[in-house]
Amino acid sequence: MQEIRLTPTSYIVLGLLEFAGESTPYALKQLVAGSVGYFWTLQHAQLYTEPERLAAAGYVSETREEGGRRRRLYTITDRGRAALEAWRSETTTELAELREPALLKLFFGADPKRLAAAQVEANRARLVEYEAIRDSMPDDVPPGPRQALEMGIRFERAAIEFWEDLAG
Amino acid sequence: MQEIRLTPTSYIVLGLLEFAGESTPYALKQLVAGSVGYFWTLQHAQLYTEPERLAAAGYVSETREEGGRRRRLYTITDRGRAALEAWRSETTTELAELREPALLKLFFGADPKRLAAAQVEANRARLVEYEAIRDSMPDDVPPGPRQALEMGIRFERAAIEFWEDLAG
DNA sequence: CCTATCATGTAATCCGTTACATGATTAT
DNA sequence: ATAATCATGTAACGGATTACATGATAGG
Repeated sequence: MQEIRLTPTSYIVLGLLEFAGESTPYALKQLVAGSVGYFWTLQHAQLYTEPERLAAAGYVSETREEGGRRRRLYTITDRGRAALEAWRSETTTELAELREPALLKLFFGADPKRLAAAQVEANRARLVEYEAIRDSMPDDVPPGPRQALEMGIRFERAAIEFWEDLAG
Repeated sequence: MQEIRLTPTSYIVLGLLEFAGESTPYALKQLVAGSVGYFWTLQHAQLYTEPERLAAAGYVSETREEGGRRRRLYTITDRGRAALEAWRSETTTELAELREPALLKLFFGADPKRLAAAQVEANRARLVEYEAIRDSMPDDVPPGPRQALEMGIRFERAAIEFWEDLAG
């Protein structure tokens, strides 16, 4: 059994497997795209390699479909559940980094008006998306994703205001 | 002359060299720590390796101190200036990712109250820092950093509100 | 003088990105 | 049938992180 370091990517995979049960990498990709991907994007390749890493260390188990495409199926193990729970119950004081390309350009002297115009538009579109998701969210969605979405909405509002003010 | 891909890290180094003139990696580290590092952190090792990469591709030039510690000194070249300017004048519609560890935990079911308590505190402390920086900023600081700081302040306010609401 | 801490780097590792490839489905 | 898109992976590369190491400077 190999030792690996668990990264945010690891916890995303573990969390999704816990939520959705046995899944293929492609199913995970779909899940990510409609949820956590809005604030933490992953390359699709990572959803193939990360479960493999996790399997090598016993956090998930891998089986293959009999016949057909013999796709890989992953399930979270007790060890995986324990690791996820430990991570979840540890509070963190780490702060978000505003790693926004536009903000970096602004910092280094880009023309605020031009930047702002593009950013206002992009952020507004994102806000509309978020509100649509919120308004059509099935009742059985757990509170975590709802709350995260709420944060996304607030962030978008703040960003829109900021860039609007810059646009003058 | 080697071809390299310019990353955000590259532009940070170029931007700082443009602003500060000839600098050692350590000086860059100090600069980052007091400015752009608040929303885009870098490992100190990167401030040694990145200028080297940039030098190999002609974006900066490298000299060594005569005698003493023979430290490396980097200066932005015309090529570097041009690349920086091209990057700066291209608008982007890319959006920030809210890659916040606490938000990820929340998403995957962590206890909101416990998380929120820690986050409120951390974000408040950060806000105080930002306000102190703003209030003691020398007059010769260009608008870019000022505006980026303003975004930081607004983000902190939104984050504090969000986590306070969660804390109930 | 001793010992923290600051300053300055190098090396190894590894995760994440990018590129490449091909098999299955669906639409026209 | 054919083209387009969806689905499913693998491989290579490179930037970022981590760990290691040592030389200078300042404080006690």
